[in-house]
Amino acid sequence: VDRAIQAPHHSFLRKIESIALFDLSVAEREALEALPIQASEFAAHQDVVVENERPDRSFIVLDGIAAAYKMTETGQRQVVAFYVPGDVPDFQSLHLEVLDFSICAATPLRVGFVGHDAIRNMFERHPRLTDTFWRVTLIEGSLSREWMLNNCRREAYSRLAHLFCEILVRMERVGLASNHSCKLALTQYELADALGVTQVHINRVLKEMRGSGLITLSNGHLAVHDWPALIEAAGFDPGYLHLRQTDAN
Amino acid sequence: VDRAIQAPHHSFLRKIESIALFDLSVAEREALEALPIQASEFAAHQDVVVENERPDRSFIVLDGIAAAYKMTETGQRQVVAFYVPGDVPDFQSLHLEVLDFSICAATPLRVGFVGHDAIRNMFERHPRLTDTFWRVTLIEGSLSREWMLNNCRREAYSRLAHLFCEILVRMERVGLASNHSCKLALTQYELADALGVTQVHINRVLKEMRGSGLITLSNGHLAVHDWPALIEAAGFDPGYLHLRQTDAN
DNA sequence: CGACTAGTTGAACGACGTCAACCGTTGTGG
DNA sequence: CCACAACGGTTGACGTCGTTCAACTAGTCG
Repeated sequence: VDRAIQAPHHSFLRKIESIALFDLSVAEREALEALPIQASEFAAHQDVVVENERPDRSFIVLDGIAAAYKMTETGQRQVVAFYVPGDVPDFQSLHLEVLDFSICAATPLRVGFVGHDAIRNMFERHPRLTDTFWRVTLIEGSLSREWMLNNCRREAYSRLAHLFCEILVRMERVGLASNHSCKLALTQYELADALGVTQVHINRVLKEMRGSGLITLSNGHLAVHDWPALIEAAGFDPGYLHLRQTDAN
Repeated sequence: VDRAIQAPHHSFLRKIESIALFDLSVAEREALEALPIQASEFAAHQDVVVENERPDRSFIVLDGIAAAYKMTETGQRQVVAFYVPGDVPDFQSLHLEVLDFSICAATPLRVGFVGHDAIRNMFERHPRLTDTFWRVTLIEGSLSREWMLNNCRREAYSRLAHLFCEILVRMERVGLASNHSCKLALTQYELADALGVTQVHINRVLKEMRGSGLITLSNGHLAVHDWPALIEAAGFDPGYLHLRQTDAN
């Protein structure tokens, strides 16, 4: 297999390794790297898969951020999850035929599609990986619960701070953040849709947060200037991310 | 094994059967029924397990309703899921050592504890059940996403209506509801904590809903008088429950 | 029978939404 | 190469859904 195609597995491997309860064997690592992926690009706001589809493949985020969202009958949009490189947003389609949410490119996005049969094949040969991927889906459930707490019980300012904390920790885990700063080309609309507020309000909160010297978010880049203060404002406790070691210093 | 102890598996079996993609073999059904459970009772508001514990067993809800909840550092409570008979609220503790939320009795509650080793044992002997339980956890994720949409993007009236719809469908699935009515001894506080509003506001919304002749909720019993209107008010679409056949008429 | 829990209701307040105008950047086509 | 539309961001004025605080009722239990 071509090196240029293998490289993208980097953050994916890193993520799986960080979630497995054991050290991956050489064979297991190779199996993950050997997953045949078909790379594909999406412009911001393009849908990758939409609700009610029945995909026969899943995809790994290679670069950029994907957003899972649902709409009410009245056309209100709620982002229910963000996916950073290494994540597999529609992994569940392996077991649930019809997709109950849509996934779009929240920023310009590069993904790698992987056929379900290839995944099933890998699980058969490497049963320990099955448990690891089960863990992956369970951890996503944990994120979902924390989002619920965040969106329903904290005020907008804390909510936004919390989201920034989470994204940074997740980016750090796959080696895409350093010094509490990372690429983050989300628009205020996406942030608003994720946090259950309006874009106008995100704008105001962002202004306030900038004003307090906590962060800057511009040119598609997030920089945290006062990490302890951000954590404090967010009430952020990384336990729900189920990291193996404390990456969240 | 004693009949009196086997009976409780009823709604559990019904739920698993409704989620499996195949018809359970006799052996599989027997394996599920043979799971050794230790029955236990909890008064309303008592915790069954709390955040950060590392349980070596899970439990099946036998009677009553359990609530999964999380708290903010400031003491705000958010219920992130309700569990009806047949559900296994902390099933994930099988793969995630430390629990990221607490589970309490939302009503008087009867549960059956099952050791993790017994479950692992069952999975080894009946591999097809592994996939089915994976489906169970994935469907819970789907519920969680719908709750997010509900709590973040609908007004309180619709939210409550939606919750009632969901609970009724889930109760029907395990044979505990008929005529769009079922036992439901939740207090206004629990409803409020689940929907991200205050108890006072739930009270007002409930009054309005009663006034419109949609439902009555009293004496621990929910009765829907106008199911179509309730669905309409909720914007309820049962797709996210991933039912096999349309129980939600 | 007092104490506790659950529910009910009113009045004042506040966080966030709505509406609307305006600015800067980008990219595209005449 | 300019014009202009499209998009993202910014800001003000005002409206509202839900909160907060508080008082009061009814049922229940020891």
